[in-house]
Amino acid sequence: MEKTFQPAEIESRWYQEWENKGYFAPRGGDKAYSIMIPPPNVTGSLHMGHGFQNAIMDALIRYHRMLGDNTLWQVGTDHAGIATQMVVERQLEAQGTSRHELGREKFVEKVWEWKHQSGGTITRQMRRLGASLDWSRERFTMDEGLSRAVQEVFIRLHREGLIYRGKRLVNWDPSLHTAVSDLEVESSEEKGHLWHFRYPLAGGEGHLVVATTRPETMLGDTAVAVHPEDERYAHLIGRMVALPLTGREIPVIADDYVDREFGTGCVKITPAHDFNDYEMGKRHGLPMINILDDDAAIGGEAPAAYIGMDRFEARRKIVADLDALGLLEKIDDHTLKVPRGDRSGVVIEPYLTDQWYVDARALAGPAIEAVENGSIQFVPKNYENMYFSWMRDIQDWCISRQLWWGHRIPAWYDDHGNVYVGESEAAVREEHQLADEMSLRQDEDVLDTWFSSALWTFSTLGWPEETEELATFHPSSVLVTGFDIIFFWVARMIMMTLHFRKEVPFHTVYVTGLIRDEDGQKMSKSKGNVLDPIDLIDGVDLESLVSKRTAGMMQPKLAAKIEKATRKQFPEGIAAYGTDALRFTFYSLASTGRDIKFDIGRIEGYRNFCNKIWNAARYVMMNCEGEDCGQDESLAYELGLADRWIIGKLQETEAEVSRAITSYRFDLASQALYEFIWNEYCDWYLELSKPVLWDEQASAEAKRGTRRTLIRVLEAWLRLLHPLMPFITEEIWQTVAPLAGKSGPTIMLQPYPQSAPEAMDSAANADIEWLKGVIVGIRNIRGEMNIPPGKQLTALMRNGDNDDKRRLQENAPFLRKLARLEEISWLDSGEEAPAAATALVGQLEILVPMAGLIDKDAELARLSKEVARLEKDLARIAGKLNNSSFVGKAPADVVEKEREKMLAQEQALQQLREQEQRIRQM
RNA sequence: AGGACUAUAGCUCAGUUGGUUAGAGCGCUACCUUGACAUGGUAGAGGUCCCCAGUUCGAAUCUGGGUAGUCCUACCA
Repeated sequence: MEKTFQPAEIESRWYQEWENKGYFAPRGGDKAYSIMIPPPNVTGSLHMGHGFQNAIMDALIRYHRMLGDNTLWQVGTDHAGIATQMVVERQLEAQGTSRHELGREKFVEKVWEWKHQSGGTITRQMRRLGASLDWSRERFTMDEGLSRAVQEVFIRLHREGLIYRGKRLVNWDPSLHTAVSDLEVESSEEKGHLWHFRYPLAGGEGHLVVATTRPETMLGDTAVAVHPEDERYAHLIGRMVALPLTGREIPVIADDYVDREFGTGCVKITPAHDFNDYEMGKRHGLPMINILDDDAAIGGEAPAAYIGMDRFEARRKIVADLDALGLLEKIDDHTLKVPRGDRSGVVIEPYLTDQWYVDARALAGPAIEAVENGSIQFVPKNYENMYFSWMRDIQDWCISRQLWWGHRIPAWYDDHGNVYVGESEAAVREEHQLADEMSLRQDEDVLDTWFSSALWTFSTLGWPEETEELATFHPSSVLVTGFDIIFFWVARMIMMTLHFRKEVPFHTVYVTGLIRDEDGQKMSKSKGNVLDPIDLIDGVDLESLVSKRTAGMMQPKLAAKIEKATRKQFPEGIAAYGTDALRFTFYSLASTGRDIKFDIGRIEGYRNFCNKIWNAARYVMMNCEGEDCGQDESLAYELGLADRWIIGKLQETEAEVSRAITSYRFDLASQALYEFIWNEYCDWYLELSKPVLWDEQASAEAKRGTRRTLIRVLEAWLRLLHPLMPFITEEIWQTVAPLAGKSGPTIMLQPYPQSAPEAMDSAANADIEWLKGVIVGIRNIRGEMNIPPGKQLTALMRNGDNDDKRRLQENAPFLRKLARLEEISWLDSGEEAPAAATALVGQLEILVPMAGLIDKDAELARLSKEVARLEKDLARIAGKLNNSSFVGKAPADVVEKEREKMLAQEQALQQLREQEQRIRQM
């Protein structure tokens, strides 16, 4: 074995082996366990969030596979309509062409080409993480089977009246030329203005003043609204106003939506370009005047003078024109929420168009109930509130998109505007008995990407066929995802699955936090703070990192800033930490219910942990290879104290790790493993094995027992650790397992260690704690007195009880070795003690004679520090016990515990004070 | 505006039903190449558990009120 752990070669070798041998496919077990991966964008690449979530899913999957469950981790990718189409359009633009020049068919071909070219990136990266996905079942949301499921769902929902077409105000993205759903709009505060305009009363006696943040929409005003109880304007209700620049007259109406305190208390109403105004327009039967075209330039029924003008140019022009007419009263600064497309970043326009909708309200009822009655549980639970509040106020879901990349809507129109929904034109003709000469054209639009994602848990298993997989693996066990797509995806999956399967899509939703950078900032390309999980695995030099982070930056200033920050944070680039270290870092940070600041320091620590594991195995192999490791049950072996202790600790750790994984506390699982492996197995057990293995006097039975324990405990914790660190555990297990009497082609399919409570050994624990106490006591004296670590010491024991005597008797060789003592002896009660430094373990006093070694003042300082600590503690306990209400009201066992503690502390204090006296008198 | 979450060591975070000497990792200090590992070992320093009030014999933990931060939803033209 190499002296240090070298992950790179090991990882690629093992992953290939696992995949080639088909270990990822479901097998065995009557109990099914399944996870459907949240399908990443097929042309995307892996980010830290994927890395984190996949690490968690893989741990769950490997854990259940080792438990012997019939385990499926379903893999697949998403066509990601808008995102993918945008990428390809940008490429076309760079080539000096456009999708419109190509035409629909050629364009879609191009996108498929791009999919074939770049579609392997993310799946390759997922392999690098060690994800044990069943690649033989890989699906794509636009492959044949899933497309069939999409069509089936659309047609059935339409038949049931749950999908309908309607002309409504939608969120229109003027750069992408498509409608988007409410969820795809992000509002943020931006600085703007509040313009106050005078609208003259028809008839000419005076005016009223309206305030607006969007002057250009006044071209489409069809009313001015005031509050019904607003005395200032009561006399105007029902009168007409001459709308400037348009030659139209519009009424003054009363509606209690109007806030009297805001602006002037008069609101211009533009039903075709504002959601609130749209509702008010419907209430009052106002006309809807569209004044925009698809680019959000002025169009429609706007006055000819403005037609064709860009919306922001029109705004300036209209303000100027009104000003020229003397109708501009004032302009105030005003911050407002501006809605922008989450993909395009441009300002979204409310726009009247024909779109397809899902009646979400009807589907929401059962979906709410499923969470209310616990059929689906969120972890952590507080996300259920977020889910409920959205679901109880759900709006109909606009599912049509004016794109070319996606599932085309299975609807056909005749020349009279009739709509026919069916699986194909032929099917539609047949069903509706339409004559062949009657021309039909298919709806141009495609479905929202999330429509197909909503079917993911069952469409991947072969639905609408009633396949065996569907019967076995659906509902899936758990969904692992981020809170940011609870509405986009989780809620819609629950609705669709309940409707079509009459069962939940998953029993548990484990909501992970977001991975942020070390300052708590969201990682984003434009901030230049993105970490690529693959770079953490393989390492990256500074120049590559800088050029990666600044590539494609439109603003040179920003690029320079990013470069500077990157050079400062990673002056040496990023070291190669390996997959296991990265994964373990994710687990250690994965406490539930909070976002994760990714601290690069952590991964280094866990890389070191890998190295520790590697070297522990090296030590074990050096001492066990070619030796009798006690696997021949006919030969007697003897388990010493340390052996019994570490076996018991292993049981405790096994129980803890299982408990943690079952409750999705990967931070606790990783911590339990780290602590056991490093602080107990390596720091203490391996050290305690040396005196036995290296002692020529030790019996063959004792050595056999020690080797047996060394190798068997190691083999067990490798399995215990495997779901979190798959590669290093597999590599080491291959060499270790045979010595532990285990065999098999892979650790992946070995049984997961089960805790055996009967092997826990509290007597051994107590003895080891005593032993540690004595050793640490002596080391403390050595450390604080500046006695060289190599210097052999003499220790005298005094005032011990029978347990102390037995323990010392049994463990003298360990004490000698681990505390570096050349001599240990008991001091009789009458015997005069030499000048010495002291440590206490219970009542037992350990004296390290000071002759020539110890600085008297240093020892006094050390003692008085200890005395002060005890005095403070004692005062606290005494205070409690002198308080009659504590003694009276606290439970008896708590009081008793305090009494015992006080007794022990008093005795220790007395011993230390006496020692202090003795030293002083020297 | 409504709601959720967070506040514990220099940094990143644990802390289960109220009773612990409040813990871990990283960082820091001192010493040490001892036959698995310097990606290591040993010892150590470091905390007003955000603030105030309350409940209680007892509060990091429970209740109320503040402060600060993060986020979600809905928005006033």
